Amino acid sequence: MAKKLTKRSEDYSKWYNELVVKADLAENSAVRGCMVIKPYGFSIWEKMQAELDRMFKETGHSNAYFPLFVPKSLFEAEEKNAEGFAKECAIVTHYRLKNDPDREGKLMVDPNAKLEEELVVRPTSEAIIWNTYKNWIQSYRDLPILLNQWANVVRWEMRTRLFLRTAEFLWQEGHTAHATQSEAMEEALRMNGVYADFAENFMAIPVIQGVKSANERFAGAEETFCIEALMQDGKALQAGTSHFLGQNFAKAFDVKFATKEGGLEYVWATSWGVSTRLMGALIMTHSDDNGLVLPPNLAPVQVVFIPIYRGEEELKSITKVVGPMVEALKNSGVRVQFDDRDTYKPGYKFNEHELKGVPIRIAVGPKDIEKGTVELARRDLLTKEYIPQSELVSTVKALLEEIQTNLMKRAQEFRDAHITKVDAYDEFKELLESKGGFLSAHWDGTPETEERIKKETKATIRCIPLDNQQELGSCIYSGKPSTQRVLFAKAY
RNA sequence: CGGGGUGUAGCGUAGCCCGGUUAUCGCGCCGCGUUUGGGACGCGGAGGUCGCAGGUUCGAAUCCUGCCACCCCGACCA
Repeated sequence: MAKKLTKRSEDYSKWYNELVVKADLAENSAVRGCMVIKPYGFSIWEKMQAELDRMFKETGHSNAYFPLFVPKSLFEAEEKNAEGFAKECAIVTHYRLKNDPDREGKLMVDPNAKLEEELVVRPTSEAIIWNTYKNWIQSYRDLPILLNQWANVVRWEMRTRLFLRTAEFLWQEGHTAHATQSEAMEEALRMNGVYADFAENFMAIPVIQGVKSANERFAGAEETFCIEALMQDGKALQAGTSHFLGQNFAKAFDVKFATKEGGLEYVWATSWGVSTRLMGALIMTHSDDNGLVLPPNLAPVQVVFIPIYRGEEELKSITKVVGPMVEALKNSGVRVQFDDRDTYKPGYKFNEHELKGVPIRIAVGPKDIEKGTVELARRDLLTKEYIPQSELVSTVKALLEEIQTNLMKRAQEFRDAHITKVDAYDEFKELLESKGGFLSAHWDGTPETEERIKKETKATIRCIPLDNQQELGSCIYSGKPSTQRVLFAKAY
């Protein structure tokens, strides 16, 4: 942790990776494509979980848990009604090991322990959950079912990246069942809104709520809503999705209910999820070359105290002053840490806490004791000021709010400055390379055009914003008539 | 799965083309001392199957063959 981070301009990817590792968030594991989330990184995830969980409960949802293993046949049922699911996944074929008779000390898969039917490690839980819902739903009185699951899922991604695309990742997945189409559609939109609220107000990540084009839509969905964020390198990141599944899964798993009127109808469904990928979004939205920058709402430690001292006696007298300040802040709901480790010097601690993104740092030394002040530094602006100890609590509380607001404002200004209206394909291509960001352009609405643009430029339609204005124009690629602009970008 | 690259201490690396003492350096780690308001310094020390297996050779980190792993670019991405 002693070296400076690589300058972002040199290689954004490298900068990102170094930051993740040096800030003690996570690292690549020995297991292919998987990462180890370290205690500090996990404490951030826990904060996110707690807030999301609160929001889900507030909107009437409960938590439940379903099996990690999904019998292969359940995917076959699903495939009939919704083709095009990715086939890359982990598959359990055997249930026992044995000692290898030919190689001392080695184990082998026992060929006699082959499973009748293979089990797929869940890449997502629609199949197993709808197979279960079938048994739970008979009547309109059983609806709606509003469940959420906190779980790990596995997708055998060809190429992985810390937090953004790992073979195994942590997420929550909501799975709801409804009696009517409109109710399910409302739910899908509501949860997309919850995600937007969470991203913007908790994580200070500005997002655009939108709907996916057919190409980018989840294979089993009728409509996929999403929140799209913009990273500091000008690439877009899908930060969360909410699917209106129509009756696809109900049909695949034969889930019907008796209506009030005595009819028999298929159930309407939604599913929605956000994952540890949001931590990647967090890092790439706010961080700088000094390390992570955490919005106060999310920071496991909001304020860190660092004593400046020579010798034990001086530390004792500083502790006497700092102790009550720590208590006062804790009592007013601030998450505080007093870093009195005597194994590191102040300069080292300054850098370490900066690297970890602690919003406010307070240094207290002999001069402060003498003058009744503390040195207060804010992570977002990297500025320092001296304030009277008597005003500490009120100053800190106000400052935490200000930092939260400022981070959001800063990210939003950057994002807004990187949404560009484009009407010519040459300009479109040029802007993708030079400026990046979202390009707002007319599109003829066909998957073919989207596909060609993707092939030629690597840009995809990130979403059609929910609050999009209707506007007549002609497709940037085909010249055919269009009624609205959509957002293109290169994406992670 | 195609195209390119890399494997040397916990991390980052030199050495390899052109084989030859005890495998280089930095960070980190351990000990002692001095230090402590922005990543301390000095001295001492520990730490290595040179990715794995085989071959050539008096002698292999270095040359040859096979294998494995990882990275980058594509493809892929619920």
